[in-house]
Amino acid sequence: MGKSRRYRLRLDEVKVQAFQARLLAWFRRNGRDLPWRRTRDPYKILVSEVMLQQTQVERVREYYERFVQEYPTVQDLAAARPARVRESWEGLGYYARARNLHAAARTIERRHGGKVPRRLEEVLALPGVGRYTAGAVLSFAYGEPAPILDTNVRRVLSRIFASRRAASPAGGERRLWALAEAVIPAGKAWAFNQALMDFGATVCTARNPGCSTCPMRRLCAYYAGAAS
DNA sequence: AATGCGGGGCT
DNA sequence: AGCCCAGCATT
Repeated sequence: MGKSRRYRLRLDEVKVQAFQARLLAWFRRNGRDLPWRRTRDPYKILVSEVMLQQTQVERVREYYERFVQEYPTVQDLAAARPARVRESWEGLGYYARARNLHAAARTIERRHGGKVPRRLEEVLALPGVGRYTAGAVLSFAYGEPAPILDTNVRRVLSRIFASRRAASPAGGERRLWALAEAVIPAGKAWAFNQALMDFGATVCTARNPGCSTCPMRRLCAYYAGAAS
């Protein structure tokens, strides 16, 4: 939000609207049924998003189910012993995530009355929460129009809205964050952001993208370039 | 801007 | 068997 909002984006509004409509339609038919999509509990969303950092969906599934069963609320996690939390995480890797999530639960208990905060700055301040995870929590738990930008989304947006000049890498990042925010349709942040992730994970993949059946073909700068 | 973190996927 | 990958924190 903040910084990215100042980036000057010139966007084809017609293309953006077509992209939104097509992506949402695609998601309604093809969206995956994932455990953390069946809840709006901000705590459980936070747990799932931390687990999903650097870890694939199929691997996270079982860990997520066990974890939220063992620690159903932020209070339960905050009260747990560190060694126990570490055990619950065993096999997932990147154990700093477990320590950070535990510390985040305690921060939420102490400083936010047991509720995951709703302001970007406060979510970002939680240990182990960066810009991606903060956006995921805000949009998936609270429906806020907060942008998310992970590898999948980065790839999808880059391909469809390819930028002509690639100025500096940092400039590219700023543009992508601004783009990720600008394309969120009003009132549909949850579905749209979920759709972006699924689309990148299943159709607009890094290797062998499914361009031949892609509903975004006519809009896509990458496809236009690859076809010619 | 560059690196480490743990594991899995891909070659 | 070895290389590559990616959010976040740290340097």
